[in-house]
Amino acid sequence: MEQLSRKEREKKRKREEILTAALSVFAQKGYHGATMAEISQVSEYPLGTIYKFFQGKEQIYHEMIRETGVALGDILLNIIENDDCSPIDQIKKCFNEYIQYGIEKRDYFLIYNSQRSSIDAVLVPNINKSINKLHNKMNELLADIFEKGIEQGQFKSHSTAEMAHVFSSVVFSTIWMLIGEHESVETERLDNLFAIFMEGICVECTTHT
Amino acid sequence: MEQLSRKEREKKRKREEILTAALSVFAQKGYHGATMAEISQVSEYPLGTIYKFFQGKEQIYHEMIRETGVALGDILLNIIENDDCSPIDQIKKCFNEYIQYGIEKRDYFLIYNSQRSSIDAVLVPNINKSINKLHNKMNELLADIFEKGIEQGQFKSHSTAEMAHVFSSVVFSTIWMLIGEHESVETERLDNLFAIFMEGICVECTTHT
Amino acid sequence: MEQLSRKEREKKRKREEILTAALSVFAQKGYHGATMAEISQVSEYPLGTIYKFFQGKEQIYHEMIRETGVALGDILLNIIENDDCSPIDQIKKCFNEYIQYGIEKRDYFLIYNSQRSSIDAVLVPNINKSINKLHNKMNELLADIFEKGIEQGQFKSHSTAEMAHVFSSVVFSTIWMLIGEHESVETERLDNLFAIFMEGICVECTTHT
Amino acid sequence: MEQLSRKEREKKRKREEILTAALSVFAQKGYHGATMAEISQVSEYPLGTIYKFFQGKEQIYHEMIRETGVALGDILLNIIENDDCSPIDQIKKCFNEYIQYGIEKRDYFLIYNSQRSSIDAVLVPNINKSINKLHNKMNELLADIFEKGIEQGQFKSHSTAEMAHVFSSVVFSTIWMLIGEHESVETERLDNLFAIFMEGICVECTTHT
DNA sequence: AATGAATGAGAGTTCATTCAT
DNA sequence: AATGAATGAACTCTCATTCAT
Repeated sequence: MEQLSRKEREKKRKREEILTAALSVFAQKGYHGATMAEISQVSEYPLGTIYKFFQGKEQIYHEMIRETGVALGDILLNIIENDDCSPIDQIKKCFNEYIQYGIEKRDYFLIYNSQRSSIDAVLVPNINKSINKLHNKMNELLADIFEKGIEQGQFKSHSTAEMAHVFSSVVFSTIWMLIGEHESVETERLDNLFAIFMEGICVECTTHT
Repeated sequence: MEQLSRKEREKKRKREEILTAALSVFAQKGYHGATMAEISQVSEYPLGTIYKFFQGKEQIYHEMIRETGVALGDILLNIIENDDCSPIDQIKKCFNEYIQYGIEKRDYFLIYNSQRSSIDAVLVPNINKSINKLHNKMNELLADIFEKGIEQGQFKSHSTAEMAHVFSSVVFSTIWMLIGEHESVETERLDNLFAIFMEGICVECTTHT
Repeated sequence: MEQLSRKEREKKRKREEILTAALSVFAQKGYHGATMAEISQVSEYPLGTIYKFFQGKEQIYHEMIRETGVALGDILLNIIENDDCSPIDQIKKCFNEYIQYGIEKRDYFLIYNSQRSSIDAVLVPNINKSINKLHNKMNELLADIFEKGIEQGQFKSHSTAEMAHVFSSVVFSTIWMLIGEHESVETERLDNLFAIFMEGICVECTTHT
Repeated sequence: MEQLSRKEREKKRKREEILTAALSVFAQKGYHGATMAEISQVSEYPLGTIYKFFQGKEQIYHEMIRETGVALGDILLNIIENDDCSPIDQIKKCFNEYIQYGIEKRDYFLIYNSQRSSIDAVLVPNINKSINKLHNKMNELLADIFEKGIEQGQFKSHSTAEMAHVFSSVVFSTIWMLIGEHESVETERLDNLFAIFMEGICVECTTHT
């Protein structure tokens, strides 16, 4: 088990404070619009100190994306690992907790979304891929749940990959809407959206074979 | 009927060529990352010439967003106005054509998406609103189709606003995926996604009253 | 006697109109602040046409200074050549007419003054000298009048060069004041200034030998 | 008494060095003709450093005018405040010291003169007024001396405002001449000019009542 | 021959990064 | 070791001049 000295723990804490400040600034201004001076100001660490922790602006951006990506991945994994309930309940739980997390980590989702697109991709090419990798992994885990649900006869036997795609479409889009409108989450509305996802909109449910 | 002189047509064409180049550059680099020099290079118009058509970088960005926004709105309107078919067919048509258009206008969707978020919003605040206004209008028109479908007994009586939300979530997310993966559209996959949206994923379809 | 053809007269007239417009623009904005576009607009001659008459901005500036300098010189010469009156009257006449002319040719004096200094001198080095040459010539002609006045016992026997210097100091400074304050000339005030120049301010007039 | 820290003194010194360099460049090239690059080169401070002290070119110009204007005002005030001598001696002293100062502060007088005119006035409108305000204040202070001199029977009872005008005309014009001709001051010549101002040029001194 | 749209060199300014303190 | 003043490359934009029409 790794045991960090007080000094090392202190160092790690500072590093994370800087990254949190950076996240906030990048989310508001974008990569090029953000300035090192503003990151210094928001983080309350002097400019010179920031350069002790990171090589430069680009590296801060990379690390910031990566670390929050890892955090996001962990959340999802934890939600899914709690498999002591049925696939339907698991999906319902994912839906709610994911949206909850999305609102809490507003800034990260702003970044996440801008990075899924090609914007700034020339400057930070690998980030694009790593975001997509996370997204794909997330969808694979979700697909596993759907797989299990189909096996248990709870879900229709659609392609699991596409079920995951529709699910995350609705989840992310809802997070996006909530972020953009600066609204708080309304339970009823979320229930409706989830119901539409689960039941579909068509009266005549075609049976799958 | 307005008849533009050759000179005026020429001028309009140049303007549009510059905007197209700008769209491409902004989509790849974002507002701050894009440089006037690159827009000049891509458009193959010298810097000075660009400044004959536009006041500056910011105006180019505004106009570019606005013009493509108008074009996008027009497409949607045309699709919906072809109401010589049932709501289901109309929605199916919207789904396909929208995705088709999304792939064609790849660059615009990159911009559109980045603008729906708050990134760069401080610098171009009204754009944010105008994008959302378009998005809302689009959803309202879709909601009308769902409304009609419910009246005709083709759709379950969910909240129409949220049906529109789920629909556009799936559509945009799919466009997004196709853009990101640089894939060409696979008809079968799209059909699956549309089926999931229409039928839902749950085996037991609860009846709505 | 030179006889210009209609075409040549036309050409000369256009040239002078451009120079007049240039004078006005340079006087308001300075050499660097003035733009060719503005000279084109004020003169109501197209940009391309101006370049048929002059090699460029700098040449326009040179010619403008030179031509108005010649005109100024001619005025002074004419005033002095009317030597059918006493030196005192001649000086009085010079004083009044010079100030009159200064107000009429406001723009020229703005240029004249800025050129006597070293401002823009690096860019148009010879102009500086030519302005001073005119100024010196003017003072020499004035000195001749003072010389005559001394011989006729009307003026005290000061150094004539310095009498001319004091005279033109007061004249130019007054023109300057009138230009700056946008005031119209008040006869009484000018009389006072002239009286001070003629009589001095000291009660005990020391006799010169 | 305010005691500046070493750092603050250093900062002030740098600021003044930049302003001195700017004064020199503006005096030679005018506002528009001067470039930030040249100010950087002359001051031997890099461009970026200059922008730490000033917001931009225009502010440098303003501050430069203002600061030297204050300095000029102070000199004049000090000269006049030494009122332990007769008005005649005071005026004589003003005359000499003013000219002395004018030669020392050559660059400032070039600026001062160009600013009294309308050249560049559109761009820096308030400067024009502030220069004139200083000029007016200067003349008022001089007028006070003349007032006292008239009361003491040393000066003729001309209008004091116009006595001040003639005085400063001769002083400034002389400074101007010395600056333009790059000559050093010749005491005899200055004495002559002062004598002409004091005694007038006319043989018959009309008595004032 | 007359024009004014097109051009690109050069201006002012910002900001990521360094390094003397 | 910690800092933030100093730096200069790179940006946006202007305008004297040209040349196709």
